[in-house]
Amino acid sequence: MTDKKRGKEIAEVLSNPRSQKDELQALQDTIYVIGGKWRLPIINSICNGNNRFREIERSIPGITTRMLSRELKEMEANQLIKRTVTPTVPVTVEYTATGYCRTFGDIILEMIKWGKAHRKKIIRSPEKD
Amino acid sequence: MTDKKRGKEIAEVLSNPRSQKDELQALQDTIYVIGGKWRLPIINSICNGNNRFREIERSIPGITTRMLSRELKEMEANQLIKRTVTPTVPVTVEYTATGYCRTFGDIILEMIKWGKAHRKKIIRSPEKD
DNA sequence: CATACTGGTATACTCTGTTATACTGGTTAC
DNA sequence: GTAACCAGTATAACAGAGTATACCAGTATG
Repeated sequence: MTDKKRGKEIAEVLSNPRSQKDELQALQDTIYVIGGKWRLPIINSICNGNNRFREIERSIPGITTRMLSRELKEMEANQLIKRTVTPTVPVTVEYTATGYCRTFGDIILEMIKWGKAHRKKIIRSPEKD
Repeated sequence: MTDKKRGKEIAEVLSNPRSQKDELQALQDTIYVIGGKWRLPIINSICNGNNRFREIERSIPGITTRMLSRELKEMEANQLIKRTVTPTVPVTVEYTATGYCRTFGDIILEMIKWGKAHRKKIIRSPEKD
């Protein structure tokens, strides 16, 4: 190993403490769980009181029944939401957020905050160079 | 229009105030900007002091040069980062975060926080049913 | 001479998230 | 009897995010 390389590695260890690797891991874990175009909007919708399938669907313009169905299924498997069927005629299906799901609240809030500021910024200076 | 449908629409307007649509829009805007597997890790890395191409690459295990190159280019176009070339021999290229980029700080922080809690939860109860 | 560093590009491929469209089975309304 | 609601499923196709691998020009190390 060259002195240069050795020096670089030492520098890396010093400037790259363990916490940085842990934080990257945590960040990537989160991205993995809430990744995709629809997860957070769905969670947000359910937390806002939309509990029925078609209700959620209508509350998120652009989503297809297929995507909603798939995401709900996966989120149920991951204990993010609970699916309750009431045997009325016809059957009533309700989706509710679990406590685990609500832990995303702060992230969603921050993202909404960012999105609003971002939109304002775009309006004020559409093409700043 | 049926009374039932009319009633439903009124209920929807009442329970679905304008702010909910705005918030969904803001959320989706944000998802669009920071979407994908690599954006936030790259921003995080640069903000943590990794400014050279290979430095960033090494700090994010698993990323390919192609993805990093593509993302950096797009992020530069979107004024998220600044690319500075110094004509040393060989040339030195430095990427730095713009102030705009740093506005993601809170989101990243929340996501790291969530990821750490999530991992702890997994360790404590790997398969809770 | 071979290897490894710098900052990337080129080519080809996979994979899966996402879309589009149609359909099911039962109920209620017109 | 036809249209619309509910809660979805089925099938096919697409687009682009992401991967794998090799390569370029130049410099330095051994």
